Amino acid sequence: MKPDALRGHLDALLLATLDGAALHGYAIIEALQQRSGGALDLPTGTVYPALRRLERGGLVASEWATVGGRQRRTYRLTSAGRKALAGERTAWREFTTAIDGVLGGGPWPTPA
Amino acid sequence: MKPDALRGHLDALLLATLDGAALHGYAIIEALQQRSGGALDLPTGTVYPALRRLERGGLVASEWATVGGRQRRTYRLTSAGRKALAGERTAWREFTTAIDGVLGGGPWPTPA
DNA sequence: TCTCCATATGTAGCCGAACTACATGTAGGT
DNA sequence: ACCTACATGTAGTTCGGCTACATATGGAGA
Repeated sequence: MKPDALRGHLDALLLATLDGAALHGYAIIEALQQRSGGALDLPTGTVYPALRRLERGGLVASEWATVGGRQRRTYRLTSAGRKALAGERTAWREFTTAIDGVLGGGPWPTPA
Repeated sequence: MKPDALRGHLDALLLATLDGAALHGYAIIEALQQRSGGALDLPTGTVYPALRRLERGGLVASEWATVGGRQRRTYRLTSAGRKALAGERTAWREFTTAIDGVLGGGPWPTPA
């Protein structure tokens, strides 16, 4: 997977991962690996800043917890985040429809 | 459509547009509008440099032509470009499969 | 014990592709 | 004369994801 492919779609991935369950950053990375069938292996330097950005935007909220002596910052969707996720899903559908329309299934016939 | 969404997928779009027909830049932009159902309206500042980049990479080749007093640089796929297009189509399928796997159809059930 | 790995979070700085804005010129319609 | 469509192109900005690094705990194994 070329690195730039995710540009503009990362927010949707993070929001979707938090849909239905609050997770901490490291667990989000693992969840993305699993749900993508191993295709997505995001570095921490990508995920953690993105989560802070989403928090600044009010789409997620976080709380600290200590589990087994380890510090965890657990993120959950806010109501604004849920709305944003719905928008992201729609945008994703429109985006893939547009690209699929161009990529089609092969060469286009020369118009008669 | 948020601007960054195209990141990393533009090459595939351009190559696919040239698959089966040689076109000049302006016509490529119009073809992308049509085939995407109006969703893609790429500025010339995006398309022309991208075509030059593809030409530098040997994926397309161009020839000048004069049509109705207007200069046109017509691009066509090279054999390397055809191979690259096949790769791009595969990458696109893998990419959408990965993202769809994460976005799913809604909230994920808590594992029992 | 010491080392290594998995777990867990985070920052600084770079890279580069797509965008904005601009510049240039022809043809045709009003 | 003016505007729009056609047609190509460059300069510079933007900014999000990446690389690389820094930090710290717990557990397994040599």
